[in-house]
Amino acid sequence: MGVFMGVCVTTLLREKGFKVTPQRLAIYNVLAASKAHPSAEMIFHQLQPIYPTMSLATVYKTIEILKELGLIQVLNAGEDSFRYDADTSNHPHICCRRCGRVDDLHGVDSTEFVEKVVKTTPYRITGQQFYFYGVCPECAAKE
Amino acid sequence: MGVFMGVCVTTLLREKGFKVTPQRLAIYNVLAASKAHPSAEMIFHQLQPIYPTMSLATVYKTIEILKELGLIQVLNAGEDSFRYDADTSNHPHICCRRCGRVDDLHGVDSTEFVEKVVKTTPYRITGQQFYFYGVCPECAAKE
DNA sequence: GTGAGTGCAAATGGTTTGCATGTTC
DNA sequence: GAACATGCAAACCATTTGCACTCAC
Repeated sequence: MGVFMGVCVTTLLREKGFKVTPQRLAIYNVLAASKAHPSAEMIFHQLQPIYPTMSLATVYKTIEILKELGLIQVLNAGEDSFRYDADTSNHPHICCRRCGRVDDLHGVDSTEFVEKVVKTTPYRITGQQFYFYGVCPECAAKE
Repeated sequence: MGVFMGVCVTTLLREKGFKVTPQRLAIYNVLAASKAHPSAEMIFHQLQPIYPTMSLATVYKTIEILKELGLIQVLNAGEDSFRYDADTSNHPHICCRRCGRVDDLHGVDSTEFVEKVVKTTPYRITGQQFYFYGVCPECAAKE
């Protein structure tokens, strides 16, 4: 899987005229391997030990490219910073009000709800983002 | 309606120990009268002609209080700034990718969808926010 | 009159940009 | 070797904070 994805990113970057650099692959790999929807800062800190010279600016610039290539989606659950998800399938997210973690919400079908909206609104709809808020099991256990 | 709402805000502010100032009432009135989900900056500019001395800081501080009183809800459709809505009912929003306007989406029932999520997730859910993205009729007409 | 609110200006923090140096192809 | 990428530092911009002056009560 790692190898396959590596090839994909490499190919996609080259196709669009971007160069393939270790930093870009590393940043994508962090996102692809994580279920925590890391922010730029989180990616930066995770790569710090392996790429001590990497800068936050490079993380942001790379994220911009990955977004452009359609390899990641951007989340904003109402925090001060954006989070990123290499799973570009359209799934809802759930955010813990206590600890701030963001989890995926798979296996819940929203097509019926989306259909109703598409029929109702005068907008031409191109996408959607659903955020749920609450308390995660870990935080609930502490209370 | 304006008077009624004015009384409500006044009462609520006093009850919670906040003072009633012209600025606070003006800021709430802008939000209550608008369907555009204005940002702090937009509120500020709208009040500029009437309250030339008002500062952005006051807008932000007042928003904080209105939030605390449950009089407004905060939106974040993925832009760089937050937007605010005096309609605190739980309704989805739709955001135009072209012009950035944010509209309400009333009359679409989401309870079934929410129920499914509540049953599926280990989180204790306390709220949700649904954002749709697309092109508004005005922008579509221009294309 | 007192304590809270306003408004200015400065600080903060996430993100972006400019540019000299380093790397990919 | 040319063009593009990196990484530093400075810039940016939304939001927050500190504080002297003002106002609601």
